[in-house]
Amino acid sequence: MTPDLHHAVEDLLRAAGQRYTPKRRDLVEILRKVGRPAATQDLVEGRRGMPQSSVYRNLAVLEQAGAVRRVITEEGVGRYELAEDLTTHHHHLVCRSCGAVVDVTIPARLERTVERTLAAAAAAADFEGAVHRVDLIGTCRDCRDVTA
Amino acid sequence: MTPDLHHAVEDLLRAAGQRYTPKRRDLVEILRKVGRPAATQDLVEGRRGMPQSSVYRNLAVLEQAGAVRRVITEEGVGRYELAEDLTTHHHHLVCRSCGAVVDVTIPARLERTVERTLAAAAAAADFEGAVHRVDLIGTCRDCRDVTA
DNA sequence: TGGGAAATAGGAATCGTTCTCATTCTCGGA
DNA sequence: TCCGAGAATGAGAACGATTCCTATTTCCCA
Repeated sequence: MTPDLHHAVEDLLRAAGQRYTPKRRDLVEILRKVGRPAATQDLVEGRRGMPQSSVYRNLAVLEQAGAVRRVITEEGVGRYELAEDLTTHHHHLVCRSCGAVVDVTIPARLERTVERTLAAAAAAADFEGAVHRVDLIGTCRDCRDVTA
Repeated sequence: MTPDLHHAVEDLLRAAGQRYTPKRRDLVEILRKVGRPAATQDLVEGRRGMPQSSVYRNLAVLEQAGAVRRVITEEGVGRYELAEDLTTHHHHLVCRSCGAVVDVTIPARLERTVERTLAAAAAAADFEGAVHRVDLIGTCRDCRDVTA
């Protein structure tokens, strides 16, 4: 499915002097199916059963090629998602209890305003190539129910 | 200095059924002096030379009491800063290379707009008690110079 | 002043991630 | 088609930040 995605990733990898191997294709496919940041552990334990060394190594390659992005959450575990170039610019809702992540988008108009303001702030602090990260930390329904 | 800060922290701890011990005071004082998110390691190695078990334990207590906040960065290490209730609402500029963090604030007007929009998004996804996190990831001058 | 709960210090244990290396695969050239 | 060099893989060791365990010390207050 979505051959465009895989073509795009292949191009990215090739540009980085890397091959688009079956393992890498598997990872990309899983991330596409999941549709939101997936924990590294989930990828290791996925039905495909990929060795963790391969998961970590290939995610690093894909990240360097700009195909995936590492998402930082409150939990101690790493999560990865497809790069925004391959999907759409978005933000995250992170559950502070279970670490679950949901993608959200905000109005383009506000997005632009934020973008412009933050770019100015970055320039003032002499930071280069800054991208913004807007996340929401809260408690998801499931975790709320458990506590209650 | 700033007895108000320590009083506030003491109140927070007491409300949480905890004591404001010298160690905890030291940590708060260091965080105040640093003025930006400090890596756990820095606190361990600080001139006071606090055992790491004490650093971690007390930071956890302080965090639970709402006196400090854990900041997530791209690096694998934890950073802590005084809670916003004790300082002011702000955001971070994070260097993707060295992990350095600089505090920044954005115009109150934009802040409110972002706050309102994100609150709506959180409600739509059924997330409760959401706070936003707006960070900028870039490369600081020092790291840029090294690469160049 | 004494008893008991909380805090501390040191180190062991844990866990996600990175590294190492021997083996396997892949691709381009002969 | 076959070969050889470089790339990728897989298994496990190594690493580092954090958490956990436990004996000892400190603090509160009766």
